[in-house]
Amino acid sequence: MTYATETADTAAVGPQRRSRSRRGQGELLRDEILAAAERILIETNDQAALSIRAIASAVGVTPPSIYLHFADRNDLVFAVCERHAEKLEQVMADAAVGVEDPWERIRRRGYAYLRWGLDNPEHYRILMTSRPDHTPDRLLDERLADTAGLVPAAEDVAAAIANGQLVAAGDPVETTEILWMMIHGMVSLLISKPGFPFGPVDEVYERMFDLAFLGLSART
Amino acid sequence: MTYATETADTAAVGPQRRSRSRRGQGELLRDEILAAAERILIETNDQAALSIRAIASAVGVTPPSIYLHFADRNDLVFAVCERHAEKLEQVMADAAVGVEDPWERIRRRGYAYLRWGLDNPEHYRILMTSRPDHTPDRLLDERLADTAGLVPAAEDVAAAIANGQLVAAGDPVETTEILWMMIHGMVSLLISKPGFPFGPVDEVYERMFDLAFLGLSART
DNA sequence: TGTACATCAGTGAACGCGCGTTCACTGATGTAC
DNA sequence: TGTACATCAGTGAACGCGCGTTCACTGATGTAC
Repeated sequence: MTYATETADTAAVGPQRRSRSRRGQGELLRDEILAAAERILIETNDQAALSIRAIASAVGVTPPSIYLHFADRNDLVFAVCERHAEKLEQVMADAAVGVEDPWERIRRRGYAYLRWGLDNPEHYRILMTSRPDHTPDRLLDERLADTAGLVPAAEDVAAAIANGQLVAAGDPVETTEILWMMIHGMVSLLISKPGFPFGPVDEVYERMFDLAFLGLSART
Repeated sequence: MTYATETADTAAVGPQRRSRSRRGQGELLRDEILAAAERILIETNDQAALSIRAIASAVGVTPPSIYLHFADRNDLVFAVCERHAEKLEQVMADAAVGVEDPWERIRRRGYAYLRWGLDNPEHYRILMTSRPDHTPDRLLDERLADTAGLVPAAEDVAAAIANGQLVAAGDPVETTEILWMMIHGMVSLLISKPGFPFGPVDEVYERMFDLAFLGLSART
């Protein structure tokens, strides 16, 4: 394995042993575990690096301690996912604050989504492109719609149809899903093919959104 | 590990021992190895199942035999990728045969791409959404453009601009990349979120392509 | 036509690895009396 | 106020696993003489 020594180093270099929590404070470790997992994910950009042992070592604790707070490795990874999902929802919500124009709100949320994905590629990968049987049920379906910001986006699409901006758009939910697919495609390819000579991110995003706007607003 | 017993079974149930090739026919094993890898990938839909041992067992040979034909596991996995890439190129090329209208050619190639991705989800995942450091260099950049059919697509975009179909399109290459992102986004989400209530595939594809056509052809 | 021999297509056994997980335990700390 | 004790937050050692890879080898087969 190419990364064998690297992994060993990471494990060996972890902080010194963590001091035991006071009685009644056992839950503190749970947060430290999640924070360490988050850190490892950001550093390595590789969810395979999220091993029980690596996390325990990063926290300064022995592997069995993890099982005091998580049923198994899957449970832990899913808890990390949950955090990611919340963060993505947050940056999107923030991006639309104070913006009145519905299409502009969609555009800004989409851009926040894009940026978050590019800044957190492995998080994005786990949330959106991991194998479905490796994804917790609670992150699928309705929850996924929230994570991707589809509900407010669909509301804004409906508003933009109502105010005459998007005369060519059909069902708001379907339209929203297509917009999601477009942006997701952009994020996903940029993450997975960083060497490919795509144009500058912002320009491509503008072009794509302009195209969508034209396509949704053109009178036939 | 959840799949431990399953993997063990797969390994144990492999065909009986393969008879040794005649002298001078050593290269036959190489093809059998690739074919077995292909089969395992289709059956399991999980590239993690592509272990040296599992493949050797499926072929009816011992693990060290693999090293007669591949330098290491990566080399083998990349050879499998190469095959995938060729197949995808082929189905796209076939889809445009005999079609004159340039936009229709794009639409059909895109649809073939979509179908191939949905029919070969793990292949698609390996080709398009695996970590860049797990992707062989020879599958990046120009080769990737071929795999995704971008060159003929860009030619057809140019032709469609020339004949007045796409008056709003800018640079054909940039336009093609955006179309790629859109379709990729659709394939990728459908693969990774099979439980999400997207609309019927064909309808969504039509809507997306109609939207793109309107956006690229609308006179502003 | 017969035989020695080099070559080729593999085999068999083992290596060390990191992994998830289990199980019996320990020792500090708060609490009841 | 002092002490026995239950509880809590962990530890330490070990399990069996499948993995990629290496290395010395074997035995059939074609070829040169």
